[in-house]
Amino acid sequence: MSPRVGLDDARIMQAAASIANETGLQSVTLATLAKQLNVRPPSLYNHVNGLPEIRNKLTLLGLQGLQAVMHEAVSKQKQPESGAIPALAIAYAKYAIEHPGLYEATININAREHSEEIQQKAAELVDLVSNGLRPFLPSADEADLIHAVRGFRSLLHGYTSLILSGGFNMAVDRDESFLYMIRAYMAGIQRQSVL
Amino acid sequence: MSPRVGLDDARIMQAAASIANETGLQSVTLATLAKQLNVRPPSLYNHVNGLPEIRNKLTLLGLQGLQAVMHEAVSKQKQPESGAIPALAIAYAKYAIEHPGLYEATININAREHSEEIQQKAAELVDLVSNGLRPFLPSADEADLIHAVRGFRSLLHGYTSLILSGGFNMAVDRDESFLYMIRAYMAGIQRQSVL
DNA sequence: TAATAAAACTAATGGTATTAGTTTTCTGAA
DNA sequence: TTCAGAAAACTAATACCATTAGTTTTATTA
Repeated sequence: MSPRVGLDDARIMQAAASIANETGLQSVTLATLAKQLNVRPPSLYNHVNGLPEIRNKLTLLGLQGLQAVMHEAVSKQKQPESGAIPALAIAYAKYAIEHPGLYEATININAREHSEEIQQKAAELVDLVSNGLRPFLPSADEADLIHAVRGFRSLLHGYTSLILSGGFNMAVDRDESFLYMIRAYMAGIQRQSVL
Repeated sequence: MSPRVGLDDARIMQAAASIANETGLQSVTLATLAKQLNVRPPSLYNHVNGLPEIRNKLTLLGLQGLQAVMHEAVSKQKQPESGAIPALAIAYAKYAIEHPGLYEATININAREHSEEIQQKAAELVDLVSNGLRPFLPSADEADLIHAVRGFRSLLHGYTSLILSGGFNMAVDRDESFLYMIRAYMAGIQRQSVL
């Protein structure tokens, strides 16, 4: 009655990510997970500490994925100073929309107790944006750079989050709106830093 | 055994809103609601159709509240064309941060079946922003105006959502960041519409 | 005042997560 | 090669959730 399916942490998290992306983060439960892995729910406790731990690990997976595609995006840029920001923005939105469950996990850091690893990855993401923005705002002080990073992040998260919630349904191309807002924001911060 | 507490739809939704704002939308359950109202969970079904209906009503309450403060914000403006947008932005963020549970309900429109009323309120919100933005972009065509509205909404939702998720913790004033990003975005869209 | 409708209740069902305790299976050391 | 212990599955049980069915109490109103 226990043919030892060969479960392990990695396979569990892979299944969790797949469920999250396909049917939503809220439907990652021990029940759905166990069913997909052909196992009874309590068996999962041999490999994982419970649902909260699974959620935390999904957060980390999402941050890692996001960081990876954004890192790749800046690496591939030929002219580092000009195109880094749009490349970062496109990579961010693409990843979020293609991995809605992991992206949602990325945001829903329940305020309390992120692990060290999660803090670390989140900081790397901020640095990536910060470094991309800096050459654009040569005369900006540290506070203004932080303002600019926060605004950029707000724009990226707001756009993707609204798309994922089913927003922006009017008959106007969403991708064009995205490029429009990124261009506008960049033009705006550049102008502000000159003033 | 049933002293008839005097429950009704309005009192239930008031309790639901209070729980949502104080301990999070996810902790609005029939159990917490019944406990707060000194009633057993099944009694709630005499007034309300179940948890999904309560969630829908919270969405509507949130949209109504948001629309009300934004409407008030534009009404109070002396110079209609200049300051409407910052006033709308500030009203939006203030409401969202002061009513986190209702605001969350506002966004989490689970894609499927919003009621007519919800659709209506959501459209009124878009109009409010659209009308605020139009005098700013006199030479913009309809598509560009929609792009601009979407960007503005992305910025507002992204900022508030990240704040409510516990983000933006560095030692730089969040309100200043908010004003910075609004100013930058407005300067940017104005410049784009001229080009 | 008696009948009816409304609002509360209890009890039961089926779904969750989690814990405890048990059985099976694999592995590594004698 | 065997067998003892660890690991991984299991069953059973607890506690909590939403919801439904059926019952009792309360209020209204004819």
